[in-house]
Amino acid sequence: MPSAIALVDCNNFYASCERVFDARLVDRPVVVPSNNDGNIVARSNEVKALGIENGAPLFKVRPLLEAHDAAILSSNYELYGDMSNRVMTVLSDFADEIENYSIDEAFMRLHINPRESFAEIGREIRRRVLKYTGIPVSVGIAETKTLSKIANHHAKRSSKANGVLDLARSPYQELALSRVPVADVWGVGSRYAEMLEARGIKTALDLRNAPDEWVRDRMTVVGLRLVQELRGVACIPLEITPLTKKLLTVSRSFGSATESYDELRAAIVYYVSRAAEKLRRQKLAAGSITVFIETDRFKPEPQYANAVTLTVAPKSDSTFELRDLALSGMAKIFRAGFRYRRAGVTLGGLELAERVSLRLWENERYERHQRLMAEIDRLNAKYGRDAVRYGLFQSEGVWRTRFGQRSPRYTTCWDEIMRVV
DNA sequence: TCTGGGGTCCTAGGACCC
DNA sequence: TCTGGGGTCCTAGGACCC
Repeated sequence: MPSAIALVDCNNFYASCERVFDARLVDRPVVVPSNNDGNIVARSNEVKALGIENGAPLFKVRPLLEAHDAAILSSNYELYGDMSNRVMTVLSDFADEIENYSIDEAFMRLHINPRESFAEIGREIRRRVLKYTGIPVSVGIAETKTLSKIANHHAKRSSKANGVLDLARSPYQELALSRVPVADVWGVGSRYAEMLEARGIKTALDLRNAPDEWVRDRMTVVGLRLVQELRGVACIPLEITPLTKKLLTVSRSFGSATESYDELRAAIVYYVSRAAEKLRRQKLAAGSITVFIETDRFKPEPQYANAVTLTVAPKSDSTFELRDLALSGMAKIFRAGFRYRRAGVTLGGLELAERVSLRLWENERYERHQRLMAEIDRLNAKYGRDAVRYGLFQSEGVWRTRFGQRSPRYTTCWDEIMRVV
């Protein structure tokens, strides 16, 4: 039975999520900025047509957006995460081997019998995801993950493709590669693109034809794998079972800068609380914790940034233990007299909690922690985040991220469910 | 006035061990 | 003048992704 790799990618995902719940947005340009309404992270096609780049600072493009009556909606990650799960659920009907690659993309291995075509299956995927979730997707199909990315690139842009393109064993593969700028190849970032273009390698096809040795020397084995993939030799496997994460970070820019030690402590406690919740949800324990604080690098004022990593021994998922360590780290790196704009914590040395739990059964204090935190997690899930808190952070502080124009959390928050009047 | 947040992998170099 | 060899582990920095 022939098989191929499909990349299913949601079109303008965040903007599409917003449109599912607000039909008035359908013909308007829509952008979603990052936290603090900082940079553009999602654009509808109308916005792309205005020449606004992804990552553009909102304040710079706001006048242009307003001139075109654009909707500017602060990011609503609860809504997007929930919509993502719905899309992935529909996709799981089409394949056993699926890699949920990002919030809006999945790789999957498709199998067909000789009378079917991959393109037909691709069209059925598209039709069904749209029907059940309201989200439009594009489907690219080819022999390898990197080639399926290329196929998807064309599926999105070509009006003839209608959202689905099968390049597997296709006579048009070279043509398709020749029409993708090397900078748009998956795995080629701005640094490599600059280097490659300077040496006359301008398209995906040029890169595919570059000599192995040359590529290895300049782009390490990562580049070599990429070139092999462009040649149809699969080197990047589907990662079907989500591998255990290695790091878990929670960090934010503040709503406004602060010099206050207490404010920073409050922010750190908040971030640790979030990180420890995630840890427990994934049934992990952490072996190290890194705390970092930074001033605003865009401001012409005294700059300071520092980080400290502490060992968590034994490994723990306790908010209390992690909080105490984080605060002792903060005390080490804090310097008075700077205006801090960002802080965060990273948990490392992650391991399944059950594997480190031996020690814990002997530790009565820890068991009490466990029960208390499970109850706090339950209450917060039921009554909203921070219904119960871990002390030491005010619910409002200058460090709090601003959400100017967030849309309702239609699908995950009872108070914000859609009303029909 | 205003510039995100969360990840991964690879390499080189230093510390340390026998 | 000469200054082991081989291995592991850790970290920082650089590249990338969405």
